[in-house]
Amino acid sequence: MKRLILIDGSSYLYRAFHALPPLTNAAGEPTGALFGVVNMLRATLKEKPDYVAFVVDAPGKTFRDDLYPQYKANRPPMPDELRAQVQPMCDIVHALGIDILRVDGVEADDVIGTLATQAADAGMEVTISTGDKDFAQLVRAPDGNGGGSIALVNTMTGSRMDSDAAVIEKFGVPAGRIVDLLALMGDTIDNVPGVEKCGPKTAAKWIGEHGSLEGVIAAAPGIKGKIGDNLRAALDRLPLNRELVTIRTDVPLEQGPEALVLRERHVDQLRGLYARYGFNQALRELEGGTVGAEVAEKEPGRARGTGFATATAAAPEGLDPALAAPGQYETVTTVEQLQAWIATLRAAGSFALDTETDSLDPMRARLVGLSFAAEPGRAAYLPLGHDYPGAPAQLGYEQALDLLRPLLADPAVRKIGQHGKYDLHVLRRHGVAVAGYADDTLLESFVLDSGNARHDMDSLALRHLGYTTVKYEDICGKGVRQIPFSQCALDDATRYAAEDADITLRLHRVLSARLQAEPQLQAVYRDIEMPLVQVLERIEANGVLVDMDELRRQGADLSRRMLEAQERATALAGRSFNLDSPKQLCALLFDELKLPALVKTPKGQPSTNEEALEAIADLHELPRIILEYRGLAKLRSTYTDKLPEMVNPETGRVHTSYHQAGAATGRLSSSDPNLQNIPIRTDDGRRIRRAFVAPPGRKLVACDYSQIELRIMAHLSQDPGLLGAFASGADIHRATAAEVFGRPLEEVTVNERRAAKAINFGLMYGMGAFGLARQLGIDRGQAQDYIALYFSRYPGVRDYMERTREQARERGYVETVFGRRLHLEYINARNAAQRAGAERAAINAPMQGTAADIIKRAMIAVDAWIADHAQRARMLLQVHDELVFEADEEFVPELVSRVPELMSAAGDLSVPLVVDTGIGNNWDEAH
DNA sequence: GCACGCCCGTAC
DNA sequence: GACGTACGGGCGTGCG
Repeated sequence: MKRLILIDGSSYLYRAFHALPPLTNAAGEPTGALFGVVNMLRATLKEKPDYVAFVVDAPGKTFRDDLYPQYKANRPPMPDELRAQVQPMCDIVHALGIDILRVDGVEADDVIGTLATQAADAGMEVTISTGDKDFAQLVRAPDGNGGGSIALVNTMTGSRMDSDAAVIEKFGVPAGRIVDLLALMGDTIDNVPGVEKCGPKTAAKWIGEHGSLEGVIAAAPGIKGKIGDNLRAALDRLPLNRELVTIRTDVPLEQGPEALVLRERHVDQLRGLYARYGFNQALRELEGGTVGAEVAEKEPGRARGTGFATATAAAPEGLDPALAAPGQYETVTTVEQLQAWIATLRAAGSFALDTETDSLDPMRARLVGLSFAAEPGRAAYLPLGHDYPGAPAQLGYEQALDLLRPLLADPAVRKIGQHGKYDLHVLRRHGVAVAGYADDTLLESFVLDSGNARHDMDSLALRHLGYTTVKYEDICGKGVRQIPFSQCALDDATRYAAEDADITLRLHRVLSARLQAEPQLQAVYRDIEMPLVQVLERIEANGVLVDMDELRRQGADLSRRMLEAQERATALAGRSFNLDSPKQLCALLFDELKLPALVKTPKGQPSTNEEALEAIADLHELPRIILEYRGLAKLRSTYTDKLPEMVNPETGRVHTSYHQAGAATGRLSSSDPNLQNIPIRTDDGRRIRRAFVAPPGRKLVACDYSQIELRIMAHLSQDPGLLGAFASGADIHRATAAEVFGRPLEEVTVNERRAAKAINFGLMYGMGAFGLARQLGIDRGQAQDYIALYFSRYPGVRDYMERTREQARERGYVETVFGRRLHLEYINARNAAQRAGAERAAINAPMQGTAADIIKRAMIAVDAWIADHAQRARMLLQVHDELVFEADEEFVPELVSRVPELMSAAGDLSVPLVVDTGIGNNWDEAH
């Protein structure tokens, strides 16, 4: 069967123009869109079509303009940057041997529609390559009778639609009803107004209920609500809309599809064009044969994934060839197969493990399958929960997990994962307690390359193996039309899942070798990060109890006060406006009320942030009202409204996720929900903490390090003054004030202590005189004097900071007391602002990072101790310098005596590590 | 309708 | 440009 590919050139040119950064070649000519189109074309040609056409719009009026004079009236002219790329694009397309079709008075869509229909009628297999969803109306599956087919591919997203089923999956209606759908939706780009507020979902729903556009029109009088009114208002123009969105399949063309033969490419012309525009990869392919062959061999006949993202990088130099060889994957569906694999994995002594599920939330996800790899290139996928029409028989959960349990629970068999904490959760919740979780490629990468790299598997595979992984999207789609993993075909699932285990194993080979060569980093990885995985998994599983009634009460109170503030704001402004909109606020305050715009956002706009509003609060009443409103709105939207939604229905508790590779300094981060930024500084905010409670008979206990980062600064700098202050147990900010302002401790004023505190914190963040002046509301010269005075009293600190900057410049990284490194990409940047930023990060990272190391070590020690008392106490939360526990009331004394000891012992510094504790029925009281 | 960038604000 | 590390909500805009 002959194959025809029709490329929607205009669509790709625009999309590439918007999607890619504004690249230029050496001569300064814009090349971004061109680059995108060229990559797309190269990928398309790898499909080896018999016929190809690159179709573009031609100038001139079309039949649609006659039907509807406002058609496309709102379109801005083509940007110059893009216009400049049109001719080069045509040159390249031509040199590739592809015909360019441009028909006067006919839009590209209609040319494509006509050619596609003619070709399919003649029995060809037609692919339309476009980003425009409207073409879905042309999709037609092979009739199995010698008739042709029309499929749609979008090489930018990798999606493919080749049957009514696929169209229905994406749009909720079959190909034949797409025009009805589009008529209802309208198209703002083409200036075709549809039914207001009617998107694809509503349109599909109506068509589903009433059969067709005619059905919907007939049913219009009975459709309720605002949207029903909108529909009735639009009734008259719906037939015209449909005509406008219908792609013509019968325009007269001079030549048929059989004339569009793909010709031999002009290598010399291409070489010149690629060189001129700096397309080095394309150039290499031209000279060296076929770069893409490897991908094609690995995934024969695969039509998708030919977008920009899949350019296959060469394997890094020096990579063990075994780690670059293609993989062979097996789908395990019988007991015999599974037993054979278990024997293989056990014999190997270590293996990579990965789970597939139906959710990203590890506390809700249901297991769909497991994959394993014991040697590079050999991996298996064990499907358990694939459920779709025609799904092959699979092993039962219980049977399979019973067979696997001894292996997974055996601490002597080492398991390797990528972000294994997730898999540990899932398996635990399915009755399997994994032991021997020994290596994690996410954490290996995090420890090795913190600061200058991403650590997700796709990035790691490309960086360390030169390998482009199968993306989840390729298998399951994305957006609203994404299907759960349990509904994807077993061979697709195996290709994806087994690859995950395979790649994890290969990555571990590469990364563990690198760690081996760095004993300090190896120690951070082996003694801190890996043991912490199970600790975090337990903390997350514990969750924290939330008093929903308390949140509801607070939410209602906040709403009432927000309304009051809003009414007062409206009265003051003399008109209504959206208090949540910084843009509208700007217009009101700075244009209408002519208040001075004293603060600018990073983009140079007038800012309405707290500082800006405070600055004009004495000139007008409104700014204060807005500040009041903002404070209330933040609490309600972020906390009282959202937290109840996050309660897990199975456990009745809130389970945050801690990200072990979340912050480059080594700190954890928390999300879904973020429990590390619950308010504490204002009374209203603090009240939120009353909703984090202990169940009856239990208490919450909070233990926090006192001034840990400043103590680390004392340790790192070995400054005698600072060391002495901490040794004496003095209030550190008061002691600093006494030193800087030259008076006895007892004579330090409140303001002096405040200034000293600002200096102490500011220095740790690399703050300069400018920042200190702003913070304290003093002039810059005075701030400079304070800083100079500080450094003269604490010269060790000054020397330490200079040493740190120097080390960062020389080595490109800084390190913590425990040897954790943070790489600083911009430390020697030409751009002064970038460089200054990197220097501040360099100053801060050893302190923040050492504190993170210490509390992580403490968590491991506390977890080990608490394991013996698991019924009586649980660790619930970590907030950078604080650990929160829930304990039986009778156990609290023991906890309060033991935990601070363990926390203090987690670091061996030149100053004491002091831990404060609090006990209460809720988190607020426990402080 | 959705994805994304911006602005803003919360924590340590 | 000016204070480090995070996460997240609401708004406004672009999408071809």
